[in-house]
Amino acid sequence: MGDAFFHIDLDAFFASVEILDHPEYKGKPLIIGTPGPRHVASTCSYEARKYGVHSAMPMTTALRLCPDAICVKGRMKRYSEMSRSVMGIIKAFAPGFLQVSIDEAFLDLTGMERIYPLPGKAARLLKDEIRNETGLTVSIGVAASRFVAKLASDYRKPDGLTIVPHGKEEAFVDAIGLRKLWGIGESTYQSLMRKGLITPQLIRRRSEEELQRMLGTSSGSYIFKAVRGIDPGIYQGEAKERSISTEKTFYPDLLGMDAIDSYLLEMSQEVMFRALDEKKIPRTVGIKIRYGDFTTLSAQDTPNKPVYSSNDVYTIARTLFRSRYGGQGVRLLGVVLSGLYDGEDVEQPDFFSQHEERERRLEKTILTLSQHGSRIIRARNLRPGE
DNA sequence: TCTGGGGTCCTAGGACCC
DNA sequence: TCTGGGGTCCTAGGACCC
Repeated sequence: MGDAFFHIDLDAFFASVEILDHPEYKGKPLIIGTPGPRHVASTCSYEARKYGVHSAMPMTTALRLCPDAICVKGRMKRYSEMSRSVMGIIKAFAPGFLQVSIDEAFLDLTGMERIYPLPGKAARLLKDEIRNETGLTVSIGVAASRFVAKLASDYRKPDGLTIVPHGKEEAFVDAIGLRKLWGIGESTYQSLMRKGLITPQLIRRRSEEELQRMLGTSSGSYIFKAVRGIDPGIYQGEAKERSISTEKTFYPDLLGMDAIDSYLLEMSQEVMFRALDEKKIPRTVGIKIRYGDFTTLSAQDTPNKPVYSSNDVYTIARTLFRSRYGGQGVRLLGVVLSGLYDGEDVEQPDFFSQHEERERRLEKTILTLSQHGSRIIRARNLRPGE
């Protein structure tokens, strides 16, 4: 069998879970998302896709295309729970399990010929097992690399199975076309079009060096490999640096420093609580501002002293905001923590002042309480009216 | 059409050090 | 009068993915 990878993709995952829990939705166009301006669809059922609705589509557009669609607010907890059961089944099926998102995973069946002599048969077995045990369907791609397996799982959906035999990778890439190659988004696609590189075949005529000059070193060799069905190294290195962020889009645009500050505070708390929950201390605090015309700016700061409490985060975020803000209405605000390192490393007693230590313990306590369901906000974080 | 939220990775320029 | 070369860290912005 040689190298054999499976890519398993849950079909219309959030929508399928809702249909499982609410059989009355079955056969109907269903959109996961809140109606209204500045909202987008996160997924939709295949019935809704017939009308042209797809993920990330603005809800106003989706409902214009499909006015009778049922709209449901996402229930992430429930989806995570279902994801865990499905991933459990996949993980137990073969070694080399790698989950890459809530609804996708890879399996490495290399060297498993004795147990599964025919990969197609093994894939069907796995599909049946998932359906019988959870009621959900998946689409599976089978190929000699993760990259091609991932493209293959998308080729026939829902409930699909696509096997790309060894040696047929180029033909398969030609069949699906440039735009659907993983890693080539709208922007790269347009730039390739402008350069006359409109098909994988045409790109294959260019040398790697030529492509690197045209697109940059990294993108150049990525595309050089991708059009040959060679894995450019997706999901190779384990994610190096983590970040924790939150952002919020407002409608209408937010105006007034008091309102802006109180959101910055709330968001600073949220991200810092999440960091403490993971026993991480950030070195860098960043903010993101988007104005009504969609121009987006960001700023970040890495102070000499460690960022130790959500109050530190807020102080930095506030300063950064003031250093960039132009006075317009704010469509979106975001707060990001990055440069995360293990909190354990810095818990030496005299590394921090008494005050900071107290501050940190207080926040940990608030975190523990809030995990038990209480909604606690420190008094100075209250907005008028709360 | 009017563009969410949570992430990762890449690039280019500047500062600073040896 | 014209100014190296490499390494690392930091910043802002952009592309991409689910």
